[in-house]
Amino acid sequence: MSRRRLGYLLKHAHLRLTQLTGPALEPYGIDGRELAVLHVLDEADPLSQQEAARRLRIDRTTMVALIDTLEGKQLVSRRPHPDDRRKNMVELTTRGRDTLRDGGQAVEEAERAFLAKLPADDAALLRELLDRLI
Amino acid sequence: MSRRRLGYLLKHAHLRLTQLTGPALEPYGIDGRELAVLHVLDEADPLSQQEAARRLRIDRTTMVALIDTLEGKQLVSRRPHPDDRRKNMVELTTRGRDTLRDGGQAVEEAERAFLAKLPADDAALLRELLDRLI
DNA sequence: TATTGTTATACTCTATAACTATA
DNA sequence: TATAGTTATAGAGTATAACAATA
Repeated sequence: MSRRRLGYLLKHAHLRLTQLTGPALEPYGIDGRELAVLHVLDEADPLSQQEAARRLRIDRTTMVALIDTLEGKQLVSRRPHPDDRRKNMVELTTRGRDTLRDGGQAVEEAERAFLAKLPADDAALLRELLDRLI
Repeated sequence: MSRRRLGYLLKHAHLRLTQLTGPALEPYGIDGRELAVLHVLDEADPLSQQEAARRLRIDRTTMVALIDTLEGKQLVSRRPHPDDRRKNMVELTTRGRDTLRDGGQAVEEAERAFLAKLPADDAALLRELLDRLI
């Protein structure tokens, strides 16, 4: 048998994809993790930092630095929650929305290039299968 | 559309699998990366450190520490290449072969648990598709 | 008492640069 | 000059612990 481990396949597939998406995002001044944050905020805006962190399954302390960076780039803004002043509500700026749209297109293109080795059906199926595993 | 990014899916699928394989390997005193090294050595033993590194697509400096660890656990042994004394030939010890066999079974079981959400056909297909992408 | 954001800190994984010994 | 292994080091990315403000 001697086939490659599933862990190896997942790790290196991710690695190869990142080698495409990283450069693709460079013109927009963000990386994949930052785009993911913009994405969850676009789905449900505004979110508290902790809610955003939970949706991406990252630690809230990691989210602090991520939001710091995005705020520094003026892609998101923080404001205190009106009813619970422990919380920061984070929302996309206009510029953040534009960056999400353009960066998102760039990533989709990179994904298409990455998946070009597969027939379109299989590419869709791969995404579907991974989605069911998470 | 708003589906999750392929990068996110790959990253978190790997993360979840690691949460199963890590504990599964603990009784054998190794982690997934170390098992992967044992695996390439089993396929083509002996290999120079650099050849082993190339097969796993990791840096030769990373391989040094990895082999150090495995040698410390007496799972592999180094000896100088007879014709080129710059090279270290690395080979499995008997104990290394045993650990590979038992650890490999533990990982396969963890993979099966991870893939249990999918029909068997789809699980095999997922592996096949990932393999074609790398 | 518990929660949110924050900071300081440490750990893992990885790669780059420079060294050595060989070729 | 080039290559294999090694070491020192630095950069991501991540998490844990402790703190302040607020609930």
